[in-house]
Amino acid sequence: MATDLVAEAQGGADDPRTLHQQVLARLRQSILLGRIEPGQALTIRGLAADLGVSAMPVREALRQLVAERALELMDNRRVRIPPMTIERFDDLIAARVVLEAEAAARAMPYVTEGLIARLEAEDAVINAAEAARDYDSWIGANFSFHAMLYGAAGQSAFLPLIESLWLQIGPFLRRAMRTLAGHYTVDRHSEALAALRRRDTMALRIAIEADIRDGIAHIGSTLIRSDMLGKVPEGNMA
Amino acid sequence: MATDLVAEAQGGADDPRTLHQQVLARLRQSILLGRIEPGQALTIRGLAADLGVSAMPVREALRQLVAERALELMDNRRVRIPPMTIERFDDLIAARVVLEAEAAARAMPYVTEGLIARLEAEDAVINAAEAARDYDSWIGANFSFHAMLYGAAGQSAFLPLIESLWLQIGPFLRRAMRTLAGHYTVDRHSEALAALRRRDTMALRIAIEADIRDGIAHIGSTLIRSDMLGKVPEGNMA
DNA sequence: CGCGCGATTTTGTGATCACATAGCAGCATG
DNA sequence: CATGCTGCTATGTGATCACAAAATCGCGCG
Repeated sequence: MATDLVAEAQGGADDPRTLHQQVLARLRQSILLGRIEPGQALTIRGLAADLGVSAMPVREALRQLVAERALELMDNRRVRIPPMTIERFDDLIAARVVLEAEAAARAMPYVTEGLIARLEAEDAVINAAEAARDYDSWIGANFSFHAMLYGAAGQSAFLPLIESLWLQIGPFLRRAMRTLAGHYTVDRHSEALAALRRRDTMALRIAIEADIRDGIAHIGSTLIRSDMLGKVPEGNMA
Repeated sequence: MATDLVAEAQGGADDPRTLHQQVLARLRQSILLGRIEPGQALTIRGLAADLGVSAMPVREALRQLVAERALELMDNRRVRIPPMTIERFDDLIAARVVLEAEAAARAMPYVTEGLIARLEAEDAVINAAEAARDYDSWIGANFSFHAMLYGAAGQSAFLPLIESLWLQIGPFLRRAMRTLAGHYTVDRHSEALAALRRRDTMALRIAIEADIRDGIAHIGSTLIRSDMLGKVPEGNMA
């Protein structure tokens, strides 16, 4: 098993979270950042060994990720990252567009100057990461940017749904990104920030939707290249 | 293809599903149909005893339901049906509207005469259940109707998200329904069916949105009555 | 040298156990 | 009689074990 599948040990001995929550967080991040190969076989014991825990927390974390559709439970009873198809990808993007546009619009009343400042800071991280071709930071900061905005109203019912969509797209997003450069011809985040400052909800919706479609458009065509689909019947190891 | 939500939840000895999947299906149905009191404390051992299984499958099922936001993991590490608030309810309905309207529109190209016939049959069940004040059948058939439509294109990424929303609303939907009668002044399902026959996507969107808002409108106000919010501090056992 | 086919290993599932903590009741004390 | 403390019980969490099914590998056959 690849030992670097899940990096970043963040769980100290005094972590109040349960072990399975820590495992879940690490696996989630690995999936979102595309560190787990779509065809790769995920085994409970293997992950447990990698993470230095017993099988139990891993089992529970995997169940949770299956429920979030980040992983798929096959007939074999094995879990894997579900293969991508054109239709599914199209669905995921469409769902992102309607959910995130609505979530952004509904967050508008709760937008404060402080939030805008934090979003600007996050956007700076994104731009820096893009310049440095640091995909991990780019994806992570990008997600933070969106989540920060949608969560402005406090806990929102939208956020978990959107997170599920990101987790489903993540593995393929990164793979497609590797083959591209400078995909963002227009900085949609700047447009979104401008709309926020003007309290222009409609412009915000448009900016968010454009952001999603822009960042994803080329990827859709890239995905068509069959090796992207993760259809590897039974990939093994890293 | 009624989803597993309404599929037969009980499994015989030759049920190919794993135990935790059967437990999950039964719990899911119980939640959707509002059989579990919002404040009620759900204990692993209690549920295991009720269902005649060991603790393990119950644990995994509960995790999965927590991931779907049907249940909530409290700081006590106990799980319960999350209490409803006005804000959350509003969020859930808004998410349903945008997701289901889009899902319906995207299903349109795949709508066949056979599907319409099945939808009509399901609608008949709904009407019969309403006349008989059979809330279990009503909720179940209602979900089937929607799921059948959204799933017309085969497995859709929308369906799991929508299912999560129904599960979050379910417990309170039923409670509010008890206090009402004849909430459907207009049969939105008939409007939706008519739109389907005409292949009128926009009319379909409108009908679906109206269906959601109609069925829920009074409930929103009913929810305000504090005892609906599930703020019951600590119910006990199953 | 290719191809089935059976033995071995791996893996998921479910059950049980050990432990720490939260909940709760009963008792003692002011 | 109210209140705080103490012990017991209930509960969640994590580990380990047993078992069946699946996957893998290696041997033998054509």
